[in-house]
Amino acid sequence: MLSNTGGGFVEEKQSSSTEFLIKQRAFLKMYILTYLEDQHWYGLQLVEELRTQFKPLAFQPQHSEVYRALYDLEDEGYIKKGKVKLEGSKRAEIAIYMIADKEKAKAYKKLVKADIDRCDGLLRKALADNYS
Amino acid sequence: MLSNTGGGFVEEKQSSSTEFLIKQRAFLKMYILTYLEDQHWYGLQLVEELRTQFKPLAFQPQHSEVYRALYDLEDEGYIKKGKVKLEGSKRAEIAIYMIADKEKAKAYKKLVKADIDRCDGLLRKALADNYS
DNA sequence: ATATGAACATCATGTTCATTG
DNA sequence: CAATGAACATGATGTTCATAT
Repeated sequence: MLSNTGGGFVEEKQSSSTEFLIKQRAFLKMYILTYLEDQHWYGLQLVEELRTQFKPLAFQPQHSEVYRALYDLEDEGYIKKGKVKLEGSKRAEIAIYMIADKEKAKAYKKLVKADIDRCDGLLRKALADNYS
Repeated sequence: MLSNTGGGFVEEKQSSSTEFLIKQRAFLKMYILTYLEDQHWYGLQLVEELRTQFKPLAFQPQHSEVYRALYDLEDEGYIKKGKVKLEGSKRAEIAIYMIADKEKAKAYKKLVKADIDRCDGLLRKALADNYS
């Protein structure tokens, strides 16, 4: 279910129109899709990059949540998984991900953007209303 | 516990530094404190006003969550409760709230502002990173 | 140790129920 | 019905455990 009649919501499971801010899951899915646009990535690599990116903003996503975002994206047909042997690694193979449906990915990101804009509106209204 | 060593977090119960966006509870507490600066309010009145304010942004807080925010603020000593008879109401009395400790309230709002600024940073970074 | 994945635990909330005028 | 409050239910996410290099 990609579309939604109400506001700028993205995720599937929520009540009519009570949502506050965007969910971490949707936020991570958006970032993962962007990363995969340029190259292949594997799970922990994404975890590390995201943590590095958000460290200055005191947000350190957990590995489990990043993996869940990946499974979601795969289940929903946005990305696909490949197996790859890493040179010089004792590990036989790791899971690398790539975009499966470029248009679909773009559409999802568009929905997320709408929700982020909405959230930004909430925060800016809060700043104006409470700290003027 | 008002202070926090880590980032710009506000609420008490969370792990070291993994928080994503600000919690609805803290957000509502900030708004309630601002409303109470000017006049007395009672519970449902706050619910209705908040819903009106946020309707354009597709956020409709539940009455239970607003009440929980009020109980929190009272428990933590920011506000106090009075009982008042409403003219023309069949109901004997309702609970009205007012600021209990002006300085403390100001300090709390300052913490919330820091967290909102941090969240705003996350959203703006996301817009820059994913929709450039 | 790295990498993936699942299982379990908990918090933040939403939904529903109860009570009193 | 308005108002408050509590109870219950669920969802989103964090923490821990398991397995295989």
